[in-house]
Amino acid sequence: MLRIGKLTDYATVVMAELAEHPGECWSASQVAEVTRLELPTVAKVLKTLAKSGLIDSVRGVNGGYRLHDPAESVSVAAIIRAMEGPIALTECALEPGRCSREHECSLKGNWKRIGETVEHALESLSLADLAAPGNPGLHLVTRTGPRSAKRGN
Amino acid sequence: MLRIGKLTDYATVVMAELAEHPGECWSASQVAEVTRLELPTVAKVLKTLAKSGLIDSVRGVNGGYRLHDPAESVSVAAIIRAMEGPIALTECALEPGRCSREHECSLKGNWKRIGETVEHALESLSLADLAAPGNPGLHLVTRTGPRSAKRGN
DNA sequence: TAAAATAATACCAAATTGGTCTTGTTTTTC
DNA sequence: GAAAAACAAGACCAATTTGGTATTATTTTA
Repeated sequence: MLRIGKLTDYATVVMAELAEHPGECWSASQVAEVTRLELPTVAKVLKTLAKSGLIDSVRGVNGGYRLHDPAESVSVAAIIRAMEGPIALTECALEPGRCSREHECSLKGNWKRIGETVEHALESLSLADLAAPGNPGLHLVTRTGPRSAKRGN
Repeated sequence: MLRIGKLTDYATVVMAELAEHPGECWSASQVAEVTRLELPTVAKVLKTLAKSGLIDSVRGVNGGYRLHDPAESVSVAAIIRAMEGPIALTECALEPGRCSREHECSLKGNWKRIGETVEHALESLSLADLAAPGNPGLHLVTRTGPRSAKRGN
């Protein structure tokens, strides 16, 4: 079924939640409560997202996390990449030397191209599309979206 | 990394091998030898592919497997579906009731749409594209391709 | 300076997946 | 017509990956 990890799924939920409150700082506890996910799980997801730069982490008493970019500018592909690394469907498509039968495989570069096709499709979907419930049409990712930072708390 | 199962990867290798000999009947042993894959693994893959109708199985002494449709008519998506079931990235996109937090999830139908986007991308790639080593341009899947059945052996 | 709140790290358990073996069926030859 | 050989089909077992949890370290404010 071509699955992604559950943590990646959770990541989109968390990101969508943060996207609904642009600029505001939300602690892991708050996010866990509103998303009905377990706190440690949310913390792990937030950590990974922060490490990749998709969200900013603020330590201290009133710290938490907030989106680094507006929801319209972050693609679904970026979220998946943050959680699972480079988008590829097979090992051989990631980097040479991973597959033992690399030289005797007839469809070497083709899987790489397939992965790129999928990635391109995911690149065209934005976080704003996910966050908006039941929106009829999907927007394209815009790299020029307004930085709607209210600088919360 | 958005991975597919190894068996699915092997399935494409096996299908590509069969595609190079249209109409011919190849036993599991023969396929295993030429693909350098383990015989039981190949047998398992062939069984699954046959059950889905992508290949035909012929029992008996000189039996084996052969492609049911010409390579140009079978899409990568079809192979993935045969090995992994319906193409979806999350459980909730498969069918209602799978996810416990379905009613409280804000991005219910969106994952379904994402899966469809990916599937559409995979649908446009044919087995002939995989089989052809290093071909520069990818062909689209044609449902009207010539049934190049030589009826082998 | 101390306490409280939060992020980061490391560890453990469970589920899925990949691989192997055994059994059953068909066909051909004697 | 019977027996043997070849092949497909199904069931079982082990390993890797993934998800979840607990603990530790750091920062900030009172």
